[in-house]
Amino acid sequence: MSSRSDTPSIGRPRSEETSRAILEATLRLLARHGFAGLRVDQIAEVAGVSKPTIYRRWPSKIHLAADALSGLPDLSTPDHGDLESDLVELVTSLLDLFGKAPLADILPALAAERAQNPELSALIGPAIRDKRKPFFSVLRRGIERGELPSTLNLDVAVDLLVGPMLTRVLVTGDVVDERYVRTTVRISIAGLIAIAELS
Amino acid sequence: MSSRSDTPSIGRPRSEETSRAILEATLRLLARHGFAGLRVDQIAEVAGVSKPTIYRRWPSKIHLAADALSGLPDLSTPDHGDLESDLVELVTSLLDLFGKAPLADILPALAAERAQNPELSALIGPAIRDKRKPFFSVLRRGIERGELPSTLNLDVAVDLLVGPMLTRVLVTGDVVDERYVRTTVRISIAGLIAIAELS
Amino acid sequence: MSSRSDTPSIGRPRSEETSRAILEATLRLLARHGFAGLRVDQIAEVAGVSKPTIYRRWPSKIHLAADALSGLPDLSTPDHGDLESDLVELVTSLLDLFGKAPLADILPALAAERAQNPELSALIGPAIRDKRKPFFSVLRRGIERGELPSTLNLDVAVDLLVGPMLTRVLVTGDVVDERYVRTTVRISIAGLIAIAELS
Amino acid sequence: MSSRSDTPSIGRPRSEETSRAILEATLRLLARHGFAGLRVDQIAEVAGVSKPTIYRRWPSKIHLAADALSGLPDLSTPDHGDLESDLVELVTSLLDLFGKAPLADILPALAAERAQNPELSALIGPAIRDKRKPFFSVLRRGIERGELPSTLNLDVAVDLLVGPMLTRVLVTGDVVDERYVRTTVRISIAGLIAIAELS
DNA sequence: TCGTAAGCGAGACGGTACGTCGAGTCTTGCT
DNA sequence: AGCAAGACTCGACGTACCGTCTCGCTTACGA
Repeated sequence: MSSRSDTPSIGRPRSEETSRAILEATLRLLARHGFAGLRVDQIAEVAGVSKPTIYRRWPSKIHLAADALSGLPDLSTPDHGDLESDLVELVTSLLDLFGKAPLADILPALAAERAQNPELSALIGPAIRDKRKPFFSVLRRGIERGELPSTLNLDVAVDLLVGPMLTRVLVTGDVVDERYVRTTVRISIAGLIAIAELS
Repeated sequence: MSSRSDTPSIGRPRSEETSRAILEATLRLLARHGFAGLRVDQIAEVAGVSKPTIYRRWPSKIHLAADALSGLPDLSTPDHGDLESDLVELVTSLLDLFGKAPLADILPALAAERAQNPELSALIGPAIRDKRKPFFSVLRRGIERGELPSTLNLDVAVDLLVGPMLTRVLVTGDVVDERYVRTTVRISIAGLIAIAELS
Repeated sequence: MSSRSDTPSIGRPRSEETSRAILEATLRLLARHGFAGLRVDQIAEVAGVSKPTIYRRWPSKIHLAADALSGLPDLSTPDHGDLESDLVELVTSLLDLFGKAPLADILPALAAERAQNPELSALIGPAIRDKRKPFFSVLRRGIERGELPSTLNLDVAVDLLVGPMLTRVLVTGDVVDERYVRTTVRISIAGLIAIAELS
Repeated sequence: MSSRSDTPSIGRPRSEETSRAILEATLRLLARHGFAGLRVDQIAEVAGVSKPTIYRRWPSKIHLAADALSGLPDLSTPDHGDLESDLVELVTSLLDLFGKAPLADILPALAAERAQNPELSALIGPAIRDKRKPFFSVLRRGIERGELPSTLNLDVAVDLLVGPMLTRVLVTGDVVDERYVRTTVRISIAGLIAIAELS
């Protein structure tokens, strides 16, 4: 998280409840209007809070949005005993998170902002990495089971698994259904295995 | 392109020169300041044009930016006689276009906007598809040469090739160098081949 | 009248019909929307004429409006054989012209403009003086009949007769009815007579 | 005055200082450039205030100007012990206020606006009536001293006194000097007395 | 138990940009 | 040349949203 200043111990302490209400309102409005349509006044109103209260905790709208996103539940790590199934489920969960529904546009908005604002970039990084963690677990388990080569570069593997879906969501705008996810996952796995055998 | 209304032959015609100046100025400022830092007044000034003239042609800043991007040169189709080299070059070109430098944040900004504005979405679609065209040519040539299976789904293939790079640019913010591009391209090709053999 | 330049004899001559249509449209729109709400585009549309055609004949909106007003019919000179009746009728006619109805705000608008624009001032002067002419006739007849002293300053007399009505119309916004007009006219006449006797 | 809404005691109160600065700047610029040349941006700059702050208090430029005028100092009530002198001084003061100098065009501009905007009309009314108050005092004193008949209609009397001067200022554009004022005042008084004797 | 340092709601404020409007000029093709 | 149509410049308008500041009040800790 990223509260502006660590609550000093003198004076009236900041209400934890308030912070939660703000983040929740942010998330809801983010979902409804997208980042570009996100209004701080509205967040304040929905959260039943005043603007200064918001700015006492987060230095800017972007930071707030980023923090709200960080709070999103991490993906749960599936375990069907089968690599492909696990990965398909993970990609689908990710899709559900910000790909399918109205959250779709937060990610690009944040990406846009990051290009100009390295400070924010650093802030968001960890949250995004967290979302990728379950992929690592699943992939490692795949390696242990011998379904994947041990020389695997995990980072590249995740990019490969997630990339096609993201391309559709963020760029082409094409629909992503289960069949598509399964296909791309299968090809990625096959590619990773094939390459490892060569080198 | 997307001029607000198709110029009828009556009255003083819209100066084509003016449109070009506006688009060029937009592109230049987009490159320098990014989409978030793009100012219509400034475009007007740089283009030597008045604000109303801009708004007579494009309904909003986003539409203008989208149109300016559409005007970006299409990727040239490389032909080294080698599938992998061709694809690596294509992906790298794409990266150079909006992935690397200051144009980086236009794409996400547009992506963000599209989610809310289907009209704009329709506008952008073709331009994006055009950028993908050279991939299709190269892939088809690969099939002809027998480097790729003929059952290949071209759309999926392009997603697979481009997706990892995009993921880094738009989401994780990690650096994309030539080695990375080559690796992901190689894996994708291998995967596409491997899968075809199975089914 | 004030055509911008006297029609040159070479080339196609200006249509007299056109000028009339413009002035008529101006007058109509002036009546409906007042001077502040007068739009040149609208005049052009109503007159079935293009904007440049208007500006070829009048150098500005104000000049056009002034010209349109000049075209208003002069007050007819009443002759009831009775000074008071004649003056009451004249003041009432003036009131009807621009005091009562929607033309009410042209006069002040012109007045406002005159303060800044002496050229226009000169233009309007004569038209206004023309409207006052019948007063002079009636007053002179009154002098001849011995109803008024011969030493009378006519200009001051007209101001005195017209002023109270104008004050209500332009400044206080109070209603002006026949009774009010008759009262002020009667007092003015009495004052003019009384003063003449003193000096 | 006419602040957009009566300031409630909740939240940060509107700075009275700010309002004063805006009105003062308005008045100054009004005097320098006239109403037609009045620019809101400039008012903001001169007042050291932002445009939204202005529009938070007054719904439009006209309302602001009207309010600024309302703030003009009321005429002081002279007392030379002589009716005519008092009235001449009052009319001259009025002339100085908006008749002589650059404020001349505000009054007509407001008059023009009032015709279309009854809300504004209501706003201005009181201010104008206030300016007339000293006339009432002086006239009443004249009645007490027996210089004027007690049956006098004060409203009509003021119109009579002020009307001629206004006619010149707003309509004919003729010069108004002391001699003119004295003459019209004298005639008006004489008329008022003469009429009273008759009835 | 009370003072004091903060939290807080409400909303004013400066700043910066937006998109729009209207006046008056310019350009094209036709008459 | 005149003219219709409409593009164009210029300059201003009124609005939106951000992030900060200022009130008056409330809350909790610590002397």
